[in-house]
Amino acid sequence: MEQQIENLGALLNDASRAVRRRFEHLTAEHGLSVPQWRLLRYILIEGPCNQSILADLLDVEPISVSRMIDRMEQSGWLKREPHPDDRRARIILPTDKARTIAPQARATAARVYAEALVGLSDSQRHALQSALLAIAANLYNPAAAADPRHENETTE
Amino acid sequence: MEQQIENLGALLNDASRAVRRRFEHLTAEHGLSVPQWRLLRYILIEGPCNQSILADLLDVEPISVSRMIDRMEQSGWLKREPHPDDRRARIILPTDKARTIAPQARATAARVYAEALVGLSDSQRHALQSALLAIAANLYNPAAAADPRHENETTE
DNA sequence: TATTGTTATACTCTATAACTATA
DNA sequence: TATAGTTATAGAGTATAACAATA
Repeated sequence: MEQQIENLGALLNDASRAVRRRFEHLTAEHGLSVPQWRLLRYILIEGPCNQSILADLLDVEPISVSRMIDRMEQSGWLKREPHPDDRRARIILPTDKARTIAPQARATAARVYAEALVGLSDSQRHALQSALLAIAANLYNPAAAADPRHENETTE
Repeated sequence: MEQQIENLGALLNDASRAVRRRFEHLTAEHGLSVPQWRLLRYILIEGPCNQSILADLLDVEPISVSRMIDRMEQSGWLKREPHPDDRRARIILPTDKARTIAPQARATAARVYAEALVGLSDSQRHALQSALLAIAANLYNPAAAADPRHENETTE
């Protein structure tokens, strides 16, 4: 029997929230939230893309992306334009404001991560990264990973 | 220069969200959210307590606790009663429903954590726990932990 | 028929500001 | 003056269901 972590959910939540709060404190003047920065980062990296691709990348429902884009369009981070080939779709483009602020946001994120990881060695950082990836992967399809004796609802 | 984790915020958020989704999927019939279960767990462990203590334990504002308790009172998880000694305060008590469901919720949490950590050794689990605690602690008072050359705003 | 995105609606978590009642 | 908790109000993330336009 492997050792358990009593309150893994609380630990993950607290660490995640601490990073979010710190980032949002440091970017308060721009009012960029962590999920917004994540979305912006994708369209800066991937280039203009439509909302269903963003929903896949962010792993949220299309309507959630739509609402985020509403807010981000309103605060001037990005704009919707008609898709040239598919008249149902719209492509999402960063504004000049977004391009201007992006390097600062990137630096702020790096700074927050550096602060967060103070005192952790390279190998501890690597172990953390692996563990977080493993958790998300394990729970993505929990039936495949879990003890089958407990899987009464896999045939739902 | 230590190795960075490119997207620590996203990794933490994804892992935290995966745990939350899995827990809430498994407790859907009761409609107990992760933050609600966490609050309930505190009052079951600590005994009846007032809202300001809960706000400290959960590290949220008193008004946030007040709102959570509104919802949880409405769905029958707990009740407010007048504090015997301090007429300003109220003590929060779990209902019979909460006491009945608690063992199942506890088992569900343990199961989710077990699923999440499949494939991780004891030492990897321990490293994860330490790292998550360190992140929350480092960011709790970031000025004390961070590289002072970057701390332009510590005198805010 | 399937896909893209939307409206309508709603819930949860979280917060700031202003306030009441009480200590 | 300080504390416990509230009302008022709001932003943000997330979701289900129903729908329009288009492929």
